[in-house]
Amino acid sequence: MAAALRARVQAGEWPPGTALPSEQALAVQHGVAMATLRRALELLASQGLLERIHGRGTFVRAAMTGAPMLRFFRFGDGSGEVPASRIVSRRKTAASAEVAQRLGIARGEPVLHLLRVRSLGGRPRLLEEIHLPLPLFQALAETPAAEWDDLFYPMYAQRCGVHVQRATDEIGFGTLAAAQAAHLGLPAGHPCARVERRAYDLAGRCVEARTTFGDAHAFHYAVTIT
Amino acid sequence: MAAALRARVQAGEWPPGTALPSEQALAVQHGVAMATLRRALELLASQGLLERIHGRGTFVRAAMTGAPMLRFFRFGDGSGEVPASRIVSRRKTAASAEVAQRLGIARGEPVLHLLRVRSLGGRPRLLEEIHLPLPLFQALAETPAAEWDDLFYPMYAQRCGVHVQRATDEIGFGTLAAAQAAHLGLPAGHPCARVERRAYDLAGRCVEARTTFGDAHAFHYAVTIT
DNA sequence: AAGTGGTCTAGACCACTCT
DNA sequence: GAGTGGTCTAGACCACTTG
Repeated sequence: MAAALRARVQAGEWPPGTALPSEQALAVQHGVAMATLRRALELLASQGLLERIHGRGTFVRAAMTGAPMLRFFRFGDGSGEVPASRIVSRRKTAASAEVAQRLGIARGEPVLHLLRVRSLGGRPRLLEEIHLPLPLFQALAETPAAEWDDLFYPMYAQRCGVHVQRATDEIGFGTLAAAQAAHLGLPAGHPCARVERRAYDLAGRCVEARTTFGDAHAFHYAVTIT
Repeated sequence: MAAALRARVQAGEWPPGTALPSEQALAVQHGVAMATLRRALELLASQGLLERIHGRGTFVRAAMTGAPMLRFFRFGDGSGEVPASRIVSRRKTAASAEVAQRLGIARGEPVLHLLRVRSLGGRPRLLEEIHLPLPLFQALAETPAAEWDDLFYPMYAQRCGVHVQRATDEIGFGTLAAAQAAHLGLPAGHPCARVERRAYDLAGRCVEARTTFGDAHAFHYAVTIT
């Protein structure tokens, strides 16, 4: 039952952020009892695909807000400030074997390659290398760097209709190459945390490959395990 | 409803690993409909307190197996090998302010302090500093170091009746002091990952504070976010 | 007041495990 | 075959949000 509903959501029948029909209506449409339909909705909500709000309705979860790269780091002020973004380089290129593998596309497919620095309180804190599959992000390839937003995921949604719904982060440690270190105002060889992210849309397509570098000493992350 | 059941489980009415009465019986005991009781069981199962096995019954989740400190690291062979354990030091002491805070006890309370090295393929890989509140672990304080098991959590359950049910890990990054580095066969000042764990029993008491150090370059961790 | 989701009831029938 | 959990039905009533 949940699978049928999931398919309708992933097919884009109700765009992210909009409400589904009422439980009544959906139950009739699928020819099942309301309780059965409710279980399906609850399951999909627990998986993060939907969001249920008492008294208002059931909604397709809107795109991730995008800022939370900072959840891995602690830079002085925990003010929740949105980091300023400066685009260092932007160019179209062909996907290398590694990038193609991460994005799940063929090698040589066109991608948009970005390098950006994110700053807090005027100090550069994170260096990000981003690869986007070009067919989806044509609109951004034509936008002057000055007009880009600080938060990318809402921008992807607005300008390209790409809704990031889920992401995986792989964390490792290393040291900064000289060129990377220069962007962050750190000495070459400084220890760094490296977060490799793949972001996926509603349909499960990988829509962004991003590698973030930050000072290892500012890294901090908490997990609960059971 | 779930709260009442949770209380019975946490009170230890059914020891970890044992089966609860059938849904039928529990529904009668609590004076609710079976469907209601089922929802409660499902909720507690999703929270990791219970485990439901089709055709067999509903069980209080047994203690964590204990080894998974290695899930944060990648040392050559991903063979799933259980690391050998060598206890470097063991002594009773009074809880410092910091240890007391982590364990949720008063400063100066007696604790068992352990230092151990864990090795894979004969090579020292992890250094662990462990603090245990003494009243609970008296049995271990009297056990010769040679008789300790490689996996602590099953040993806590067997010898002390302490079942670790949940833990939080905080990950940070630093460099090894000379004494620490010596245990791991690394140079002083070598970059390391530091995992600060608090382990809790069924009732939510903190029963172990553990800090693990390992080579930063072997650190690797993956998360999915939604 | 109307419409939404949240909790609950009292059953039926199926799938799995164990002996 | 007896006992367990898994899925489903067809309702009732409550709590929350909005006009």
